[in-house]
This record gives sequence, structure tokens and C-alpha cells, in this order.
Amino acid sequence: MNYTPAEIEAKWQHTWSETKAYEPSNDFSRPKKYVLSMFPYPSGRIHMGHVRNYTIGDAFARYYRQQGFNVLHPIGWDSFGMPAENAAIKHGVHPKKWTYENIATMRGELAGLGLSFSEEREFATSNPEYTAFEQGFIIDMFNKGLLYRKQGFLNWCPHDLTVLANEQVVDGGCWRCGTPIVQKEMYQYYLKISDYAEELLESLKSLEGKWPKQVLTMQENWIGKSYGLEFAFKLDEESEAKVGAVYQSFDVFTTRPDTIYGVSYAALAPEHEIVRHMLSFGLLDEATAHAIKAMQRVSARERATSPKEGVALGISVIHPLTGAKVPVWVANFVLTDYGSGAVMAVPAHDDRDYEFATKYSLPIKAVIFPSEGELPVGSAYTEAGILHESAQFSGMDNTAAKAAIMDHFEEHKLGKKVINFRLKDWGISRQRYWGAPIPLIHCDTCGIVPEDKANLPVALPEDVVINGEGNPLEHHPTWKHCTCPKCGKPAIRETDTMDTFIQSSWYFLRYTVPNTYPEAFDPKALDYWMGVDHYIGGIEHAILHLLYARFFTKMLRDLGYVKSDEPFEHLLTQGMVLKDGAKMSKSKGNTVDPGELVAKYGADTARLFILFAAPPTQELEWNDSAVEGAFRFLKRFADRSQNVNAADRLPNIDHTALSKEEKTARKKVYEALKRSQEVYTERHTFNTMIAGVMEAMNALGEQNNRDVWSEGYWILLSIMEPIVPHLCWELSTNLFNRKNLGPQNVCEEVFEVDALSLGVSVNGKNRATIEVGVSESQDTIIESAKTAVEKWLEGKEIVKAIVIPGKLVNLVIKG
RNA sequence: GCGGACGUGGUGAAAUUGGUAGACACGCCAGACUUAGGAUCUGGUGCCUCACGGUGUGAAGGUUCAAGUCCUUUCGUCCGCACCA
Repeated sequence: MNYTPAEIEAKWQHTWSETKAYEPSNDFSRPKKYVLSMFPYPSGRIHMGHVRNYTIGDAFARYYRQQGFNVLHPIGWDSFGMPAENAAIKHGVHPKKWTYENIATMRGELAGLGLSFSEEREFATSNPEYTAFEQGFIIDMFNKGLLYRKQGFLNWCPHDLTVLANEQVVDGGCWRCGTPIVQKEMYQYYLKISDYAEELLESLKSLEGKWPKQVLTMQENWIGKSYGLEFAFKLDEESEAKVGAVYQSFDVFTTRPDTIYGVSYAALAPEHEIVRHMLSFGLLDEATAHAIKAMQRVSARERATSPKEGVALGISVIHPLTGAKVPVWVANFVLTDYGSGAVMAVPAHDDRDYEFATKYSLPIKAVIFPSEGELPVGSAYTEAGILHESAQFSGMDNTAAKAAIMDHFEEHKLGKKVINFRLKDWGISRQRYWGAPIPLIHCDTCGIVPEDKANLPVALPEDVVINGEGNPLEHHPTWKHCTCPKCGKPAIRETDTMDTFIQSSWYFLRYTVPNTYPEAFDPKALDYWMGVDHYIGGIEHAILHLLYARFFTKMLRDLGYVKSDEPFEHLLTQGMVLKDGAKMSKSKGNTVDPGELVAKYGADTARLFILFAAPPTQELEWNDSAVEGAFRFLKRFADRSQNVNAADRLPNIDHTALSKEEKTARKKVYEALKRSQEVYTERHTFNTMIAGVMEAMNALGEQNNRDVWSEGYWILLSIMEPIVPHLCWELSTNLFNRKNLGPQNVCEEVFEVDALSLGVSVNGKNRATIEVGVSESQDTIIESAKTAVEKWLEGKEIVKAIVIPGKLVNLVIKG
């Protein structure tokens, strides 16, 4: 048969679409699989990363369909975001037009790959209905106190003129444009992800073995739970008088209460409220004030790499246990937004405190000593040890002391055990046009009031000026003027839009109904389809998207929309596609255009290559001649189908009557089938599965029994259909009326052999191979092994002979 | 600094529980058919050696009849977090 991919692929893609072959069924009594590849941002054209992502997902979806599952395999568009606005600034094209044209282009490109997506469930997150549902959730969250507004120091990108979440700051720069972030104090809205920190951490355990370990660890570290003691340092009388009696104390947090008798100073962040108070009331001398202001101007990121510096505030606090006076300093290494922005400093047992104390000649008092050996000289001792000079706790092991000291604080109401998280609330305000408006209204009388749900969506105006200066919604002449839903007086709409990560935090829930469904969800459909059985996407989403999506699922559960605790059952993180050892990118000029590849070889070749070149989780190095090789295999596969007898069923084969080559061919075919079953369900190493099919093809070529060929194609077409669907549908239709595209049984008789090949090794080194009958006795096997390796045994004594049935014989010799 | 992943031919990679290392493919070499081939088919291909044979999974030790696989130490690469008290 002549292999003409362009013709075959167009034909089948048309048929699949016409017959709605890939729409999920509404029969919820059937077993289901929800297979989802992360949806794309409509940037313009698809790239190889997309091809890999969607090919992997499609393989799962098609496999489960063959196995009789009701499969949901949707696609959509993460279509709000900055590039649309940037295009508007640069080329004057409206973000909406730009976005929807890109979607049309990319939809066509994906269709050309023969991906088995549901068409009735496709949507773009910038569609007004989607915005309406989302704004409904946001209002619920606001009413429940999960969304709040506060002023704070925020990551501000001076290039994109917007706020970024901590998760979106990469190496101190904007995750999109790389511009260094500056700190800016302003109002914005936050989602209380910190309320869910404990659960987000705890339920990571339920994902063990189903999500890559690396992702679980990254999320765990990001959430960053730590146990410790929180207590108040009281200002002494003189200091209290100095700050005008406005403050009597400040809180500190420590994970090392065992070192508390070694405290020699306390340190405040430059932004600490006491520091700010003293600055604004002129309670500090000029040099000190100047030094603190200089520290405040340095971004958090820069501080992390700057040398430690600080300045004494001229006030003191009282040590809660010893009553000693402890000087208070301002230090650039104290983080404003972790704990209370203040620490107790124990230079003898903390590296940072040590460095600082050394620089400013502050006392260093060791209170924990190693049980063996000496304290180190010239550095802090941070290991375990025995307490000294620590009142009643002296002599205790430091772990025991930690607990005892915390108990002591609690008993005497001096402080309490607390848990601190690194995870901060999620700031969701963006000063952009092309996003979902935050559905809140500012009323002079009523304060912040949510929009009436009946008025949703709060849609974007289309007539806007987008020139890169400020927020277009803010500058629109009429849009922001409205009436207060509560009191009816004139009011102002919030002009900030939501972080686009909000849209991707729940899109997978919306897919559970067709895109025309009038409500956000159908509870029955949601229960049936969730969670996503296989979620496939890039490792770059290990924290951002995957953490937010988990958070949203839990929030929507608590708001009564969803029953799931976790959205994604199994996560597969695909590796990057590289060329010349580097990630494909336009700026490096090392891209391969999927469109050209499909035009030259067809979608099946592209899909086969991308799954064969490496396991999905590994990086994939592009190789043009290996693509050629994939194409040649498909040509051969098409061509040799002429050895098959067309039929509606598997041929009956008398295995015992077959030649050795025929038997081997059958065995290879069923080995490939066995492997494919493991690969789809457990290992996901499509490369080894394809290798198995190639081996089977090679073995079939060694014989010319048409029944063996027919059986081989029946099975191999079924295995390969998820990988190279067009060719497999073409051949299966012509040869087997497609009766072969379904679950396959392994024919066990082909694995029954009458002779085994055993390796013979001497002292563990492989020396020869022998053929033995299956029922041969151990002694006989050892005898033939000895004969086979005679020359290595000469003059030696055999101490031991080990027979591993079906594998090898090892002779242990001496002398 | 902390955490994670990984190191196997010229290349991408196999080897699921310790059991014949390098399957499958790319590349390369030789041959066949061809006016021609970057098409197709056949054979070969870890390294050293004419060969017998030796040697080989980053390195060094160890456990074992047997180690790519387990343990210890070490080197290197990549990724994430990074003054989190």
C-alpha cells in the first residue's frame, strides 16, 4: 500500500468531526476517564511543546476509549493575559480580535494533529459566560471573607505596570518580561490561601505516588510550615517612654526556643511598625533615620544578596526569662512579611545572627554545647547539643529543652507555640484591561459592595484606549461609573482585573458540561467526571498553577459547588523539547514548526517521533533524521499490510504446527501487547511500547504465514491507534472493518516454549549460552553448562553451581 | 546553603523484583537493486585486539554465587527554593 498521510489524515479528521466521534457520553453509569492536557495560551501558533503535551494526552484518551471507558478529553483556551494587550500597544489591534484570531489559527493547527478532543466542550476563558461564573465565585468568596482588600508592599513590574504575586517573581524579575521588580505600597485584593495552607500541605500526602515527587516537594517547600514559639519582648520603661507609650512590646517568632538564654539582641525589619512610628515622629537621630530609610529603599531581593547591616534603635527590651536588658536593632536581614517581622537574635547558634553580631561587636553567648568535642571557633554552632547556663533547663538535651521551654512559656502565659507558613495570601489585582474585572463596587456610603449577581458578567468595555499608560478601565470615560447595589447612590467600579491564574484554577471543572450549559456546573456531571484522572503538562507549573488549582478546588468545595478535595488524580509532567541542547525558542532561532513537519510527513509521523524519542517525563532532543526514521517505519507498516488477509475476526492458528520463526513472531506480537497494557496504565513509557511494536514487526518480517501476519496486524493496529490514529484507522477499516480497535486478550500459548536459552557464567562472568528443554533437570542443565564452558574450568574446582530457572547458570570455581 | 532529579556506545535510549548490559531507533560501514538516489532491501557496528582474549554503565570502596540496579564515600550536570528566624 502506498502511504499518503495527507490524504488519509484529512479524511479521518473529517470523519471524526462529522460523526462526533469524540464527544463524551452522558451515560453516567459507565466507567469514566477524564484525560486533560493543560490548556494553551493562544499566543499565535502552536509549538513543539504543545504537540508533545497534546499527543501524550491523546494517547491516554484513545487508549481508554478502546478499553470501553467513557472518556472526557477536552480542550480550551486560557485567553486572558498580557500578550494580547501588548499586541494592542504595539500593533494597535484590539486584544479581543487578536486573541480570537489566534484561537482560530491554533484550533486549526491542533485539529491537523488528529487529536480526539471534544468539540462541544471547548471554550475560551475570556468568553463573557465564563467571566460571569467566575465573578459569581469571587462574590461568594468576598462574602465569606476569603477575598479581602488591604494595603501592602507589593511586587510591581515597572515594565508591565502591574502587580505580581510572589509566585510570579522569578529571579527578582517579572515572570513574563524579566524586568526587575520594585516594591510598591498600594491597595489590592487578596485571596486567603493562607487559610488553606495546612490542608494544602496535608493533602499532598494523598497525592504521593500519583504526582511526581519533585512537584510534591516543591509545593511542600513553598508552603513552608515551621513550628516554633511566639512571645512578646516588653520594652523597658525608658524605651516605652521614648516611643511615647504607643508600644509596650513586640512579638517575635523562633524555631529555636532552646537557645533563648543565648539571646544578645533583638532585631526588627526596616518596615516594622515600631520603626516606622519612630521615623515618622522624629524619635531617631538623623544618622539612624537616614540609615534605616536607605535600607527600606532596597528591594527584598537585593537585600537577600547584600551584606548584613543594621543600626541600633536606642531602645531595649526585657528578656522574658532572665529579665536582662536586650538592645533592639534594625537589621536588613529580617524579613518584613515572615512571622512578625522581628526576631530574637542568638549569635552563638545562628549563622545570620553570628555574622551580624561579629560585624557590630555584639555579645555572643553560647548556651548549647556539643556532647562531644568543642564549640567551633569563628562560626555559630547550629547542631544538637546540651544546654548550659540556661537556668533550670541546663543539662538538658536541646530537643527536650525546646519542648520544655515552650511549655514553660505557655504555663506562665509568656508566649505560645505557633505554626508559621511561608505561603502568603494571593494578591489577585492586576492593573490591566484584558482580564476578568473584579466584580466589586466602591460606595462612599456602603464601602466595598459586591455587584448584584443578576448583573453578571461585569463585562469589559470594547471601546478602550490601550497605549501602555496606566489601566485602560480606569481611564475609560463611563465604564467605572455605576450605582451601588445596596443603597442605589452613584458609585465607582473596581477597575482592577483578576490575575489570569484565576481562570486556569477552575477551567477543568467547567469542562464537565458542554459549553452551552447555562449554569457553571451540573452537580451530577461534576461528581461523575471529577477528578481529572490524568493531567499532563509542563513542570514549570509545579507551583503556580497547580497550587492555585488545588486551592480553588478546596475553596469551591467549601462554597458548596464541588465535592472533590483534589482536582488532579495523576499528574504527568512532560519534559521540554530541545534542539541543539537548548529549549526551542524564537529568540534562539532553534524552533521546528509543527505545521511544516505535518505538511512534510503527516501528523502520525510527528506523533510517533515525539513519543518514541524519549519517555514523556524526560527532555526530548529534536533530531531530524530520527523523524525521517519514524516516517520510514510508518511507510513500512502501511506497505506490509498487504501480507494480511482481510477479515472480521482473529484467525485461528494452530500454534504447535508453526515454524520457529512463526512462533517467534507471534510471541513478539503478544509481548508488545503485554507491554502496551503496562505502559498505558502504569509506566507511561511510550518509547518502550513502540520499540516492542517495531520488534514484533521485525519478527513478522522473518516469516510468511499470512495468518500470523493477520493476527499481528490485528493486535499491533490496536496498540498503535492511540499513537498514530489516522493510519491505524485506515488500515483497520480496510483489513478488519475496525473490529480490532478494542480490548485485546493476550494469547498465553505463544509463551509456552519447549527450549530455553540460558546464559552460562563462570564466577559471574558470562561465557556461553546453552539451549535446554523446559523440563530438563537441574543436574542435566549443570552438566551441559559445564560442557559449554569447559575451557574456563580446566584445572579448577567447581565450588558451587547456581541455576536461575529460565535465566542463567552460574558456576563458581576456585583455584 | 537546603531540597529534588540524573550520570549507560558516535547519538536518543532499553534493561519492572539484583540474574546473558546496550533492546528499539538514529548515525556510520559494507553490499544488492538502480541512469541516479538523500528511495528501497540485506548484513555489520560498545571499546581495545589481526586473533585468542581482555575490558566496559561518572570515580573509589563494600555487600553478594551474581551489581547499571543495594550500601558507603566522592566527582559532575540539571532543576527548584533561597537571610523563612
